Amino acid sequence: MVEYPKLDLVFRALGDSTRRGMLRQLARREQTVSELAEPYRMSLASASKHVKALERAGLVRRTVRGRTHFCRLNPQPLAKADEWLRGYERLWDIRLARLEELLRHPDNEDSDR
Amino acid sequence: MVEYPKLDLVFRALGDSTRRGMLRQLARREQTVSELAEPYRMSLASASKHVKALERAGLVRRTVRGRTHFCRLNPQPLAKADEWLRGYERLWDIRLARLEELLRHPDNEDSDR
DNA sequence: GAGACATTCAACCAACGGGTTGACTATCTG
DNA sequence: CAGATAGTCAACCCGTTGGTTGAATGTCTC
Repeated sequence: MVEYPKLDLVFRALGDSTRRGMLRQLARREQTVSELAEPYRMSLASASKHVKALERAGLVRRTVRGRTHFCRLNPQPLAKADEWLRGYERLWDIRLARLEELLRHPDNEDSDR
Repeated sequence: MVEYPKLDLVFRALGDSTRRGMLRQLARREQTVSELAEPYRMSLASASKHVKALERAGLVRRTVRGRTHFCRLNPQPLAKADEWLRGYERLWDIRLARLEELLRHPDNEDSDR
């Protein structure tokens, strides 16, 4: 079951600041579900759902030891998402460069409007 | 109205393959709403909603000329999203390196399971 | 075994998303 | 002006999401 990351799930998982926060926590060290939930004003059940969303996206791996669930970040889908974004890197490089250029010499305005 | 990109909106906009497809089209050249809609088996109204979602996320800029709406990609939010992801670059670099290492010498397995 | 503890599950709710259709607005063209 | 064209808007449907609460499951500790 080496599911490789479905971009839809990954990006949607990232589209929520609670979950991005959890990832930030996990970037430091492995965390239990309770630890992940602690900073947020929501029920444990709700936080648990967020963790599951991250897990579905492949961003979190879970290890159960006794009654405790340890979560660690699996960065591969992040790399995958970044790979997708980098497909557009050229564009933002070029266009931001052009923008700067325009700001420096605001003569040639033909590319807008 | 120089709204700077809200990550929630950007990532959620990216979490749909139709919209990612539209961005891909827009990366080539400016496109009208109809042109953007054409490849998909859905009503124009539906496609129009997708375009609006991209617009809300700041990924698309629209210029109306007569009855026609021309859309162009605004790559800045993509750069912003990438910036966020790159905050984790270190992790996937390190951990994927470790993984490779493990695959080469599968002795030390303590970090899994 | 009795609690306490970590977590999930199930049911529920309100809001949102992605799709539809039909009507509407505005523009272009003969 | 009539009709076609580009696009949005509004209402609706249905599945998903993000939250809740209360009960259930499994484990640790005395």
